[in-house]
Amino acid sequence: MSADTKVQILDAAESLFSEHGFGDTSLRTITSQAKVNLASVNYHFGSKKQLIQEVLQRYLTVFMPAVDDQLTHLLQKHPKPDVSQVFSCLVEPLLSLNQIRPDGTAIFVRLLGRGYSESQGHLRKYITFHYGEVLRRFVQAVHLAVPQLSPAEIFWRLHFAIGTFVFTMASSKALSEIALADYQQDVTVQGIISRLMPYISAGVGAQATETSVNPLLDIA
Amino acid sequence: MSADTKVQILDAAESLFSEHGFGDTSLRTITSQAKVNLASVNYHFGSKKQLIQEVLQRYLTVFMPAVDDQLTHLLQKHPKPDVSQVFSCLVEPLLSLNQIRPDGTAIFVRLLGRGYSESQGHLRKYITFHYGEVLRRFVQAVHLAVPQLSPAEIFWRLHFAIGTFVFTMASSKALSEIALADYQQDVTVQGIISRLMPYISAGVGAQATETSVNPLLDIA
DNA sequence: AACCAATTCAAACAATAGTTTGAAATGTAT
DNA sequence: ATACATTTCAAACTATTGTTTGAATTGGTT
Repeated sequence: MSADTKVQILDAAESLFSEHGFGDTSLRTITSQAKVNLASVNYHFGSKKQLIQEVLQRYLTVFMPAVDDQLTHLLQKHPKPDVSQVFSCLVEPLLSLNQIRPDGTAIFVRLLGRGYSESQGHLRKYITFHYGEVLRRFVQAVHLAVPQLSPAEIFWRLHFAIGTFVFTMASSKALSEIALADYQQDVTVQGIISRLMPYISAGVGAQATETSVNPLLDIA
Repeated sequence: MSADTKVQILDAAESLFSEHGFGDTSLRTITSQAKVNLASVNYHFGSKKQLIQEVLQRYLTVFMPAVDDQLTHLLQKHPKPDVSQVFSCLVEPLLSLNQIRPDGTAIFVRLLGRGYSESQGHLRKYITFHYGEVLRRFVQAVHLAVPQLSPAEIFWRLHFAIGTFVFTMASSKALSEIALADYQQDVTVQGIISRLMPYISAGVGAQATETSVNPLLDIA
């Protein structure tokens, strides 16, 4: 069964990639966990690079259209949404990934984190190229929520938000362990997302200090 | 001159590490850029791991005490500071790194970003171990600024802030290029920091939604 | 059952990694 | 200037990486 081998490789790869990163996960580790032959990766995927791509693709093809739907529903209900409403368009699509694959949400967001920080812009370009329309609609929705911000400011705020999200998720395992040890908190991905939302919403919606040149003057 | 060789290695290493990450920078690349022999890294530093540590140490020994001083001055002036005042304690120490080494600020924050996302918690532990007292004072200052937040909530907010900061800086090169192309913005590290501050301050100071279990309910 | 394509497999390959070695060179103190 | 310790250097070593190869096996079709 060839499909089985492919799926087993993808399953093993996504779990290992999300935990140790792309560079630090060897094909031998993947194939031994997937219980398939080493050469089958190159046979079925061509190269490690393409394997990484397909691992991400499997999630993006589900996630991105789901976000698009959420945006459509939100905007026809609330032509003038607020920031938290716009960002909440990401929540349900994210959590729905848990139904596709066990722990799918956590795996996907960690993969995103790895992809953004390890692949030196490759993932960003890939997403921009394949899902540019969804991104534009999202940015447009944010613009509706904070019309007082300039497009440039929104650009920065959005990447701050991506950073918050992606970094938190990439280190979610370590953070969860600390939270359990220090605060007796049992943390789920869902819990982290619900804690993230107020932070991101407030951050993106914060009043801009566009004109200032010297950051020291802003604060003192 | 042995000191020269050591310094040349450190200088080349920090620049390459910050740009391509620790794993993707080989000792051969470092030594060829530093114009020294390959073996001199192991001779002077013992191993690549220790080289990475010393690269970070060179900045941390300057940065951390500077933050500590800022906190001292802030708290004796404002026993009840606000969030932006607390976070602004990081700004001057960060910018002062530019006086130690050309582009020092950018290099340091990118190294931090790499260290946090690539070293699977090693850097976090290292900083906690060697500068735990400064960290505690910072957390305490944040607590003074947002006393309504529980310690656990502050823990999460702080790591959100670290994530925002570190991720943004790690991708600052790419982001700056996009900003220049799309918005004709000439971006400096200082400029990014000044844009970050309102976002982080608002995010950390946001009203908590501690009790909720279902994140979907928070937003809808 | 025979045939052909698809897949699996063990083995080897080429490239790169960090590290070690021992001789050569340099510097320093007597 | 001699003797000693420090530093540099080219080369080799060991391990790991992604990839390729060609034979063996499997699967489906006639």
